[in-house]
Amino acid sequence: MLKTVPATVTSDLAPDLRMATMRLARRLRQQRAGHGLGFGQLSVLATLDRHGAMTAGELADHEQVRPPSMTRTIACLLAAGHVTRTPSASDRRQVVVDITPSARELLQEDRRRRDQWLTVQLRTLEPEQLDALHTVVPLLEVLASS
Amino acid sequence: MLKTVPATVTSDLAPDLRMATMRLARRLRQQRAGHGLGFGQLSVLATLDRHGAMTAGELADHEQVRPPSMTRTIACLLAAGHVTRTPSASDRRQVVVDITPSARELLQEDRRRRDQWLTVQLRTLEPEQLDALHTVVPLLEVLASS
DNA sequence: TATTGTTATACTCTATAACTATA
DNA sequence: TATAGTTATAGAGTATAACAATA
Repeated sequence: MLKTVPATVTSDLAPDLRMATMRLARRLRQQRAGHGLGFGQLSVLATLDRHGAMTAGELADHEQVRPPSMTRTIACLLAAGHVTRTPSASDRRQVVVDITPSARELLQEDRRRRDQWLTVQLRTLEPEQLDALHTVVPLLEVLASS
Repeated sequence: MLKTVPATVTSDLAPDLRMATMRLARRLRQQRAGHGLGFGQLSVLATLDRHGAMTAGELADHEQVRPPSMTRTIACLLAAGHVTRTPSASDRRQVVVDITPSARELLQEDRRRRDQWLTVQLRTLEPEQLDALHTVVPLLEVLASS
């Protein structure tokens, strides 16, 4: 059942949301799939799949990590053949990164396998709870990128 | 506005929720407070504050980490004077951990300071969105511990 | 023998600082 | 000079494997 909670501004909401998010993130991190890609690498692939090729800097901004972290992530993906990495024609300091077709397939395969556990958990929820989750997921994304 | 989403079982909900959770967790981890405690340590203190003294093993189960990780976390908290660590009288293999009064205060202080950023973000949301968050937070906790 | 917890070690992810190459 | 990216290094946080002490 949906609780009727007063929509006051967040007496305990912030700490509760923080704790819940961190705990769930830790739990989700345990569901490592077999392909050896960490969350950061998957997230970069998903971003490239969705928004197309980007420079390393744009990727770092989008993923909200520092350039050295992105360099590392890209190096891993490159070594595994999941991205291409070409110097920009217009500004040769820049590096343009793009996803490879095989990585696109891996990404789809991953959506099927990697989310099995979570999907099973979600099936136990009430329709109202699923609605609430559908509403909240975009909010979490907004919070994450603000 | 609340979108009217069909409460079907989760075509894209699982991957979206996973990505959103991981991204928000990464963002939240950046909001480091001044007291030098990481999330794991704070979480242990919050658990002890809420549920009372526990053995190391019970703590590891509750926090869903492996025993060596909990040993480390407890060692940090002990060094900082935030917990006590006494061999169990009934079974001397076990170690009972409890929160100190000063850590209890620190925990409250932390709730005020550490959540400033998140609270500010939350204030920008619509009442319906806050309601949805209030509904979802307990669900995230359930998912995290299942 | 089985269980509780610790030690030793390693891996992942991220960061800051210093550097190279290009603009 | 300023910018894009890399290299070197370090710090959390977590894990597995091997061990010690107790049951």
